[in-house]
Amino acid sequence: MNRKQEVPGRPRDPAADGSRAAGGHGSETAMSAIKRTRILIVEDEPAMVAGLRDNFEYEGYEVISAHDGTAGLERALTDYPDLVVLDVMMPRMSGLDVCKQLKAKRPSLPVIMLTARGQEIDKVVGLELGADDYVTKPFSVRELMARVKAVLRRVSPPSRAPVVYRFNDFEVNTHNHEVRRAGKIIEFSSKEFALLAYFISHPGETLSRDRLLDAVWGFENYPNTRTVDTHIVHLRQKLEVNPEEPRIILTVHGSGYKFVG
Amino acid sequence: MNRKQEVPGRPRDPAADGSRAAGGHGSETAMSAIKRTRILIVEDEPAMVAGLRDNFEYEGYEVISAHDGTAGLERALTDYPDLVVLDVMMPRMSGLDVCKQLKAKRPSLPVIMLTARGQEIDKVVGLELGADDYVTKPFSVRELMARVKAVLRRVSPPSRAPVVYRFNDFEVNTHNHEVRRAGKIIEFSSKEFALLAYFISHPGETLSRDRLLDAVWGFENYPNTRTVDTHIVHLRQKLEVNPEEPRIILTVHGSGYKFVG
DNA sequence: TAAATTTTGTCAAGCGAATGTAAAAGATTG
DNA sequence: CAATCTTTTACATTCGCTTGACAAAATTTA
Repeated sequence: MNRKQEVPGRPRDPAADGSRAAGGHGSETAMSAIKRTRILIVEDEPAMVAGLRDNFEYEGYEVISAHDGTAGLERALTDYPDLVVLDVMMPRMSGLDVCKQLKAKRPSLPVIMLTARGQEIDKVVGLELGADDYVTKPFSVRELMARVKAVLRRVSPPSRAPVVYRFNDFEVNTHNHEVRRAGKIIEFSSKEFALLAYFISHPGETLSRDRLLDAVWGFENYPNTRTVDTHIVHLRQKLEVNPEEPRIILTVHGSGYKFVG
Repeated sequence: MNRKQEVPGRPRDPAADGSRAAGGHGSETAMSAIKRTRILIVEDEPAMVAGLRDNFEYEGYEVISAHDGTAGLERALTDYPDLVVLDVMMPRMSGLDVCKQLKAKRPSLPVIMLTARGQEIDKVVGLELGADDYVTKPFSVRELMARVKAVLRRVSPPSRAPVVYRFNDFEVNTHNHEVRRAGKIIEFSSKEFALLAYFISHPGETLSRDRLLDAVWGFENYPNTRTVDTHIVHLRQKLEVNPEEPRIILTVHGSGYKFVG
């Protein structure tokens, strides 16, 4: 059984295509690449990974990778890629499962699946799995690249979700996971940061503990709702001037918590 | 062949977790749970059914069950559950068939499948079967519970459209439960807000205390009618310019109260 | 009209549930 | 192993809802 694929070599037209080489995908002309578009490749064939990495990096993307499903899911959730290229057939966890779980936790993160011809393609882009596009192996790198760009264009119209949020004298950088108060770094654990990030991206909205658990913790390990409260305490200790009189993360008695910028 | 699964025991945190225990799934603020959310469990293992029943009932759901496919399909169609948990492997009729027929007749009824790992998961959530989610055995009850809640939340979004009522210089947002007077937020407890919302949606109408209790308090906990009066006091303190001379919520002696925009 | 009766306004406990918080226990990482 | 992060547990505290009491107002009755 030959699972080996035609491993893509370097691009054929190294010099030619200047316009694309710049930042990540297009539409970033004014501000010079503050943040490059980050692609996560989840694929168990090292040669395939290497080939894709070459090509994507050549095109100006930042590339991170994982070699099996569980690792891929983890990186997707912790390293904030802008798009995931996901092989269907992989050890440890099927790409289908990864895709589904990913879409449950980060619905907006675009996913492109790599499937073998004859695999059940309709399922892949089906409703629940929610992949944004797919490419059947063996594929040309050009095709994959084109689809990646198309999906990115479609998914994030001109400007994508902000990388740096600001409120009061805080600066929260979802790219490198740094939080600064008046320029000075404040340390957050990963859960704390994830929770904070979710609050920030839903300002003014009252978020129930259940919803926070869904969004930040996911479904597999679903802790006690009081766990949320504990983390709130920690956030407040780091964010609030006076943690006993919160002004940033408010409690809505009987409902949950609310972030107010 | 060991089809036995880890049968879920009672919840670990009997006392602690209050917020989740309440009625069905969340988002019932206005009229407190008149009807509990009903879950149908279709599963042939009695021990599994018992375990799940325990847990779901503990969380405030109503549980009905069926022990094979045909019975499950019948109950699903006749007993109006809000969600179905459906085992794939069952006597008489496969869960896949049940799901398919169910979705044909009640497309909006959410279904979560219980599958063994390695079963054709992609089929399950695929287009034609149309299950809303799945959990692979052996699963933790917490995960199933989390997915149930998530599906219910997803299926019945808490009326996404922000409905804003205005009167005088007030602005009442039933989406995020905010009340503003001239732009400034005024805090309302959940009961107070529910009561206000009911008044607002029945302007000019004289509402008896009994009717208010029915609508706002629901039938389960039916307090003294004087409780209404107390809440009226609170509303007036927050709404009226001069609470002793109400102009927004008027008393109709012998009948009840009346909201005048 | 005055008195009697009913209805409503209002307030201050009391109670149970929700939350704040610290510390123990468990899990993870290096 | 220690060090750190996460989750659970336990207890204190706060909060909102309800109730009962009494005063004030409205209505009815005499």
